Amino acid sequence: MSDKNHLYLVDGSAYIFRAYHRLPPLTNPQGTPVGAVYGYTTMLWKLAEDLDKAVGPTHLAVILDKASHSFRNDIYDQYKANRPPAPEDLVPQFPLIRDATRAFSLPCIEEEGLEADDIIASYARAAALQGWDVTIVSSDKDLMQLVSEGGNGTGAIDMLDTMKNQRIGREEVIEKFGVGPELVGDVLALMGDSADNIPGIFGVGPKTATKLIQEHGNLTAALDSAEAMKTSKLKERLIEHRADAEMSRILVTLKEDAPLPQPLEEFRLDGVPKEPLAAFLQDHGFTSLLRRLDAGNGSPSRSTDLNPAKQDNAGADAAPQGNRQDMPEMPAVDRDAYECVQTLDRLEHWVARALAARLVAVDTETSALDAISADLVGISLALGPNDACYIPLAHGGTDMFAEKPDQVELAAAIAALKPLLESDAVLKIGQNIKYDINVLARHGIAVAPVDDTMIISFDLDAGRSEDGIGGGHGMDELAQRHLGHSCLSFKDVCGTGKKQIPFGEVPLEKATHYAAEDADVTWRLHRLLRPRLAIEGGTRVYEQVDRPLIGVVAAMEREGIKVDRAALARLSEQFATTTARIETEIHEIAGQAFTIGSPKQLGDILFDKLGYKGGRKGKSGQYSTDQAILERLAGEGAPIANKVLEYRQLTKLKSTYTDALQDKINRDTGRVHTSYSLVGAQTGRLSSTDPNLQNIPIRTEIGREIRKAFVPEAGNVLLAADYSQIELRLAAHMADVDTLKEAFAAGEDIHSRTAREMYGEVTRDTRAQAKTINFAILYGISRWGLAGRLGVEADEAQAMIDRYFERFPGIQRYIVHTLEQVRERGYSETLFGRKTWFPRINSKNQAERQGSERAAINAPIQGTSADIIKRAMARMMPALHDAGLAPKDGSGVRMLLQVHDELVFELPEGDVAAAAPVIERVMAEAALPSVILDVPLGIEIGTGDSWDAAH
DNA sequence: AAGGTCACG
DNA sequence: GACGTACGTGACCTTG
Repeated sequence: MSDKNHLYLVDGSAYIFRAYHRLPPLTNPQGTPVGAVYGYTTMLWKLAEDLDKAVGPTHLAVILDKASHSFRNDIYDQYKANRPPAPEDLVPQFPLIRDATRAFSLPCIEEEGLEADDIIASYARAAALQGWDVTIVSSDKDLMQLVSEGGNGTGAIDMLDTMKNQRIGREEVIEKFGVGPELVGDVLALMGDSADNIPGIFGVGPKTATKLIQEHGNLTAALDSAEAMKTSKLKERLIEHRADAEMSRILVTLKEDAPLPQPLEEFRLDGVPKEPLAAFLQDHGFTSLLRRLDAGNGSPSRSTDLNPAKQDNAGADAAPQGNRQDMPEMPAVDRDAYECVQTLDRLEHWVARALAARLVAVDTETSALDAISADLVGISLALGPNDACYIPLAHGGTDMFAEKPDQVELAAAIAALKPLLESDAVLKIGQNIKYDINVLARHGIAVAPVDDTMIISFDLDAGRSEDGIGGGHGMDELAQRHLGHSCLSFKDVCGTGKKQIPFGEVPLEKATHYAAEDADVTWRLHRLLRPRLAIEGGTRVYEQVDRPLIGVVAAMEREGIKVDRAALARLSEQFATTTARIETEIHEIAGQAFTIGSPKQLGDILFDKLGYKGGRKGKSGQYSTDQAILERLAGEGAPIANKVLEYRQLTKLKSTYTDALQDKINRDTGRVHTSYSLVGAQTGRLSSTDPNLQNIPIRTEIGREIRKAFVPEAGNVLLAADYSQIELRLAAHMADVDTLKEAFAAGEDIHSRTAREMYGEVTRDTRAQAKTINFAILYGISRWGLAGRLGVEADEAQAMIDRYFERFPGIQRYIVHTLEQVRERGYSETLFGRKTWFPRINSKNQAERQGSERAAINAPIQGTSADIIKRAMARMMPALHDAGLAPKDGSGVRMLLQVHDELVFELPEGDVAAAAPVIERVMAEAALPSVILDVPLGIEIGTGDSWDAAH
């Protein structure tokens, strides 16, 4: 058993061509031909099965051709020029090759301008130089040049022809070419290659080529020898076509020093998780493979035995045989294996074991859902599968005289756990650990460092879901998807509705089953998901963007923001009076009382009773009465329309803001604490709930009254810092539009500049139109959509779109390129590597497909903007601290809110002058050094005695 | 629980 | 020939 690394490089493109011709024309349930894909899938399966054998891979990557131009075309324009187009029923299988590779959770490498052979050569050399053995899974004769026996610290390189199940080493190469690998290129240069349209010497085939190279030792010597030959056809041809041979020599030379798009280390094989493989097999009707996967022991590698599903004897027959014992087995969840920790002694024992393990899954149980006000009821820990415990701390209800179960005293438990949860040397894993961080922070514990399975899942699989359902990142879903396990649900334990009991009243045995299972499952999910980050290229966004944010956002939630209750109450009062009056007026006009808030009733009144025109809409058959319709009616002189609009605005403001916000003021802190979701938006944006502080009114005068109620504490001010036009700036950079980049560099008003480019002059009207079009571009444009917004005909809107693309051609290129990439790979990517998946991008349903296309155009821009502000947030408090503005006691500058492109701070009035430049710098430089933008990031900062005044 | 509406970036 | 037309969210109301 060797511990030597062994890299497998799979030549995916070559394989599929051969599989296509060898296999019957199967189709999947959707009717797509999948014969070649099936062949490819079985090959990967076989490779994965070899995982544990001495010759099996420790690292593996699939290399694909990017069907286009390579440097060889620059040398020889006829290179591969005689290739017939791929067969019609093979074409749709190309993208499926990527899907199949991803289904196996394997890395997939392709690079513009490089052929698969060159990438393979570069990786093979790099790995061999590090002493790794390399196997190239291909039978391409060009690649035989790479075969080497290694030695002297260099690894060996061989090839594997999986179709013939044959290994190709030096001997096999000599058998085929008559010369060693180092001379294969010379032979190929003479014989040429009709498939790649490499000329070689006309009339010289393998036999002659081999003979010439054997005799003369290399190509140049062979060509030089021609002069001395006796007259023959061969002599003539060698002399006449010498240049062809020399060019061919260059064409067959593999580029071995190409930059490696992904480091070798990231190719480490950590086993094949059951999902997404099972879903893929299911989709394509590969039922026999699916059965083998479900059978567990027929799974493609030992590590699939990690899935406890349906394995009653998994522990028995899945004994480790391979060379990677660091991979623990994962038996089925056994709730009876959990311990209920009821003495300090046992607790200390668990803490000691966790310190030694350096990795512990943590979960807290509380009396309510809101982390800021909920009380701690218990804590569970997991150190491995079924190796978990629950530490009850406040069970037995609130009745002081009732008999309570034995529990470790809260303060003693906190004291025992604190060194563990704060230890730099122990990674704490949680599912949404921000929640636990906040709960424990109230007990004086600063949990760090952490990993979060929910966020890891998000960074891997955002947007990915079969049919739009089950794409979430909640623990029950993840357990189901990745472990095939159904967790005890909260409902099972606490009941529902009126009969629901607080967790603290759940009997200990049941509570232990539930709570420890959560920690156990979290530990298992981490074991499965964390390695995928490296394999699938998610490390960057996780480590550089999302993970650093967890503690930062937790702190913002704890900080909260002060809201002036009296001001809100006054507004509520005022809105109530006004709406009552308007309600009466509307009823008068309608000639009857009705529920204005009911779109159904309102529609009937407007369009049936009062006879205004306006069509039905939607499947519900109901009249639409939204703002746009009402504004149209108002324009046509319907007095009721404006009143309904005003009624709607005021009831909205009252119910959603002035009433609701008062209830959200925390009775202990006197402030409002929102909860941010780090996985809320598919694009990578945060979302805010309970209350949502990202949609506080600002656009209307009356709405801004609500913003005035967000205030600083005495002696402080609020500071709001906005990125100005960040999405348009990013579009200019990403689509490489010189005109727009110049405009931003010069600090121009971007909508005016757009108007000037498009219409030649800037007026209020043209600027407004240009602004609409600029946004339309960011959102994925359609002529009808734009027409609707601008109130023009679709033709005219199309003309404007054409004009826009003409003036900013980079934009069209960006759109086309983005869509191509998403169709091919299934996901879009931000500048920081955040993926968003679009499973419906190739849907046959037009509306569905076009919807995905629009979202896919927007996602890289919106997502990059989200990445940037997240990086700014992660760096903000350290930078302020370094500037002496944020002492550890929390007395200086505090970051309170994030609203997508805006950060809100509260700070002592006297700190503004010093803090503003620091905040501005951190925000402006947030992309650096990872990404260097062609446009400056503009920041606008304001301060005041309310959130409104800070704008 | 779903649909309609509307608040924000 | 119909489809259904701008991206991303969350909260509230009414209705079934």
